[in-house]
Parts: sequence; structure tokens; C-alpha cells
Amino acid sequence: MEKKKYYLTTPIYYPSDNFHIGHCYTTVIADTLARYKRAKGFDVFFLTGTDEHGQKIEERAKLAGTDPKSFVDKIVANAQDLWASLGITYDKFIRTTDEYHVKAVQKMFRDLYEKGDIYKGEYEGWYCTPDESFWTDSQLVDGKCPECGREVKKVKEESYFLRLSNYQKQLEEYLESHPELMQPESRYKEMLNNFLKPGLQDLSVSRTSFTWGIPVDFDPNHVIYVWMDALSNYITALGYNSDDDSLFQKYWPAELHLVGKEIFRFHTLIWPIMLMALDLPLPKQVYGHGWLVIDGGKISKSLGNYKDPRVYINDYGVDAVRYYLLSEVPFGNDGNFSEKLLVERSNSDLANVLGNLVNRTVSMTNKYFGGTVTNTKVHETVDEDLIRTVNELNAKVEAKMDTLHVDAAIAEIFNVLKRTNRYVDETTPWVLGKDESKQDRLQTVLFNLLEAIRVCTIQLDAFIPGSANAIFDQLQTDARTFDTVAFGSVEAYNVVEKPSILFARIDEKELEEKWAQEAAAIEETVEEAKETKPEITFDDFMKTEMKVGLIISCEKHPKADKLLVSQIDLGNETRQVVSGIAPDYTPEDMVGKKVVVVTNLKPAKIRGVESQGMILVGEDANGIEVVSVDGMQPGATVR
RNA sequence: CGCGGGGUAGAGCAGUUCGGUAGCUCGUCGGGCUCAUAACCCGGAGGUCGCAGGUUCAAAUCCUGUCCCCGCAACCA
Repeated sequence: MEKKKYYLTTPIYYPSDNFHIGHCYTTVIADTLARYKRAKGFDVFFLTGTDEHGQKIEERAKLAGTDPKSFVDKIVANAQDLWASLGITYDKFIRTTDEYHVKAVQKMFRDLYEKGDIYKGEYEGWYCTPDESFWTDSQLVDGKCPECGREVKKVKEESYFLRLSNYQKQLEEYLESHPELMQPESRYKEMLNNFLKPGLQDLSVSRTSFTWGIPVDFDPNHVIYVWMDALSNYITALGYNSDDDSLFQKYWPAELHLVGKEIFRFHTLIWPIMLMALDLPLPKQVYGHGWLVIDGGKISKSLGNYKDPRVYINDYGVDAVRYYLLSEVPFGNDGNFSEKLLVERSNSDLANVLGNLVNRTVSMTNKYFGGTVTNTKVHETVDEDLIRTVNELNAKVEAKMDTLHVDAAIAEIFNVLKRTNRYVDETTPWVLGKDESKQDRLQTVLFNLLEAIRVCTIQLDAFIPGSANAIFDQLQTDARTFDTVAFGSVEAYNVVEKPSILFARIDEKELEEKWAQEAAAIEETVEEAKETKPEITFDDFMKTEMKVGLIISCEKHPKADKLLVSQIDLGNETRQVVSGIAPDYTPEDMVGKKVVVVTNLKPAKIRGVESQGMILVGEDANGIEVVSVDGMQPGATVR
């Protein structure tokens, strides 16, 4: 029988920096789904990769003093190494700088252009000269600048556009008849209200302001918009628009695009429309998962609130990391990441429940029967519940996995393992061991334990493959696949002589101290970890004019929650300055403070309020603090 | 009044669709067992389900109002 195919993808990540635990989260989930589907007999194709073009990479490379390609090469090599250490079994790793991808995207762009779905137009905007701001039609208020109410004039910039508007209706109909496309379904409402209902505007799909991208081959001044470039990877990786598109014919459309919630929109609106324009079928499902958050906030490079994931892998083992990522985050929601929680889960679930169960079972099998037991079938009623629970597991896990509730799936397995631990207490093998007449019963008990472990391990294989293998090895069984998932598929066991520790308990007390030290160290390095700026000369610096200013009055910005508007006495004049300090300061806090003000900064309007300078602040992970010089008189110079 | 998510035991979460004695994991306290990685098993304590009204015989669940947190967007001179 022909195997059913299953094509799943992770996002192609943006290699502007080395990957963090959040990237690992998505990729480990994808890997687990891929392994699970393979084990269930699917013909799986699992794609991951990197999205390497765009202005930001161009800038980062320049900052690092290198060219963009060399810059990303290094990060990609690092990423591939990380995936190897996490045991990621991708079938292909695509890089958008790969030659075949570049050609395929260029052809796609040309095809769409010839078909008329991409057209050359002008990025028409309204420009308010005094404000130096662009506005779209819908942003204008009575045809005037929404900020200052002055006249605006029309300006034009050449750009290619994708006709999203042509497909709006088709997409709406499709989404309505395929509610399963967006997972979790709650995100459907968000997409509909925010983007689809207001109406889709044609999307500008080319840029002329930078060069690090795929050039439009018939108009080389233009570089193809990164999202168009990136989204296409899901088909170009399979050979779409190449000499050999057999993989594409076989695997497209994808069963699942796994993405973070922040890029869900592109995958459920723009990507489907691109495919519609290309007359290609749409992916079956897009799953927008939640994030790992640290202390309730995003994982942030600039805050430096994370370590290289390899540190965790080295310290606690791959499977501790995989297990944590797979079990901690509820379906579709955000989950917390912390090293402490990782250690706790590793200890309580992996070491105590699973590792110890295997250990005690193998030990007893050796102690009472020299390592060999057969199914003597001396059953008692207590066995029934265990066997039934074990046999129900497969269907339960499958149901959870099919709906992408990976966290719930792994919880089901551990429920059965806990049940199995209870069975040991229910049957008290050490009591049976003292009674010559109970030897056959004892063999059945141990056999039942081994069977329960084996069946659970088959299920665990996709989640923590290394440990699953180690368990099979200790049981010395070959029955490791789903065709032997039924309780009793094996008749006898001959286990290893001495069980080895699968998951060593981690001493939390010891770690507490280490963490405390690290936390202190991070505080210090946060400042240094900030992006290093290019060297400037003394003269460059002296171009900045700074003075001490006394805050006379201060109020909240009428149209922005993070901004405060201060009136500042600079000795010989009073100026109005807008600052993004509202998260940490109330207007009352500010009044009376003597602060450092940059006074020769070009005035600008910030959300409609004029700002004639800038207040200097320090910033770290905990927030910001205004630089104050309380001993000085207003107007004093600062340098 | 831009859009969404959330506020349930010390911590992390489920339960809210279709009202009916508030549940899970970790931690904590007590007990049991001794095969095992101070592990495993049993039991207890701990919550007026953000707040205020309303509907109902009955509200974590439905309705109204309100406060707070997070994210997107905007914006951080």
C-alpha cells in the first residue's frame, strides 16, 4: 500500500543573530510531529531553513564588518549544529540564498507579472513636508495630515505590487469553508477583524532602497520583498520552478505549516493569495503557536535574558530540554521558560517517574529471576486496570497529536507511567518474592510492568528519542514500533543485568547559588551586550550639544501611552520635549528633576506633539532611569 | 472608545462551548512501603475562581459595568 504523505515545515528563521530557545521550541515540536508521523507509517517530508535576505541582515553585516553572505553563513552553520545537538531530523534545510531558490523565485515573480497579478505601479502616498511623514489614503483626516492638519501632497515611488485585492473574496470564501486551516481557531477571529475585514490593499512586493535580496530579473533596480521571497521557500524547497519538481508533485500541498503567532498573518493571508495567484493548492493547516516567555516578557536579544540553548543541552541533556519544550507550553498559548522549571520538570517527571520506574523494574527482574521473565499469565483483578490503561494510550496520544496538542499528548503518556508506578505498590513484588508459592504471580507482575514500560516507550520515541532508545536497550527488546503497541505483543523479556541511570537527578540547591551569581553577572553585561556602535571621532561627539534642564511641568502625551511631554527650563529658554519614559515615570515624578537634554537635535513631531530635544536616560533589563544632575543650575553645559 | 489574549490554592495551568458539590502538576505537611535515582504509594492543609452589580432554585461558567497584566498595532528624538 502506498504510504500517505505528510509535509510539514517550520518557519525559515531570520539569521540576524544566533538562535535562541524560542527557535528551538518551534523546531522541536516540528521534529516530534515528524518523528511521530513517520513512526505511524507516513511518508514524511520535514523542511526547515533560513530566510537570509533583507535590509536588517545587510545592516548587521555591515556593522560586523563583513558581507551579508559571509555573515549569514556563520549563523547558519551555528544553527545547523544546534539542530544536530537537539536531534532534529529535518529532510531538507533550505537557505533563501540557495541558487535554485533564487531562480525559482525570480521565475515565479515573472510569471505573476506576466499574468497580471503583479503589476508595476507607484507607491503612492501622501507626504506632509513639514512633518516628513508618509500617509496612506485611509490615514488622512479630511484629506489632510492626521498629525498637524496641514495640506499634504502626493508623492510617487516606483514599486511592484501584488494584487491582494483581487483575491480578497476568494480568500474569504476559502477560509470560511476551511475553518481548520487556522489553528488554533481563536486566531481566525483576530485575522478576520484586523486584516481581512478592513480590506486588503495591494501589497508592495519590491524594494529599491537596498540590494541584499533577490533581484527582479527583468528590472534589476528592484529587489523582491523579503516576505514573498521567504514564503516561497515552502514550494521552491520541493523543486517548484526547477528542472526536477518531482518532490513538489509528490508532497505539495503541505499538511502543516508550523509558525509563531507573530508571523501567522503572513501565512494565512498573503501566502494563500500568492498560491491562489499561482493556481496552486493551499496548505491544509497553519498552526500559530504561542511563545516561550521569560518572566512574562518576550525573549529579547537586547535584554540578553537567555543563554545559548546548547548550555542547557550540555548541562541537563537533550531530552530534558526536549521534554521541557514539548510539555511546558499549552496548546496555542504562551508558556514560561526558565532554567529552574526545566530542572524541576526533569527531576519530577523524567528522573522520578520514568527513570526510576525503569530502574526499579529492571532491578527486580534481575533480583528475582536473573533478568528473564515470561508471561506466566497468573492474573489478578488489579492487573485489569493497568492493562486497559496501557491499551487505551495509543488512541489518546493519537487524538492529541492529530489536533497538535503536543503538550497534552506527552501528559497522557506520563499519566500511564504514573499509573504503572502505582501498580508496583498495588502488587508489592517484594512480598511475593518472599513466598515460594507466588513465583508465577511475581513473574506476571514483572512482565506486566515491562510491557507497560515498553508500550509507553514506543509512544515516547518521537518526543525523547535518545532516552526511548536507551530504555529499549535496557529491556533488550526489539519490539519498538507501533505494530507491537498492543499490551502482550511480546512473550518474554531478558533485561540487562544492571540498569543504568537514565536521567540523573539534578541538585537544585547547588544550582540556586550558581543562578544567583549568573543573574548578577547578566545585570552587568546587559549594557555591554547592547549593539556596539561604530567608532566616532571626538569631533563627532562634540557635535552634540547637551545642557542641564529643570523640568518645570510634565504631562502625559494625549495620544500615546508610553510618552510624556515635559516643559524644560534650560536657563535662557524653555523647551518642550517628548520622551518615551511613561512606563517608568509619572509626570509628577519628573517635575523638579534636573536632567540632561540634547539641545541641538532637530525638532520633530512625535505622535502630533512637537519635541525640541531629548532627555538622556539609562536603560537596562529593569527599565529606564533618567540621567539627573541635581547639583547643577539649568543651562549648564554637559559633555 | 484600534485589535486580540489573560486574571482560578505558594508557583504553573485545566475547567467557561451546553450554569449544578472547584480539578491537575510542582511545592508544603502527615502517614505508608523498601524493589528503586532520599525514589515510589496514600492522605491532609491551602482558593469567597480580579472587583462590583444583575439573571437564576443554583454562576468560575450567562448578562452589565469596572480595574489590572501581556501581546499586536502605533510609538519610544
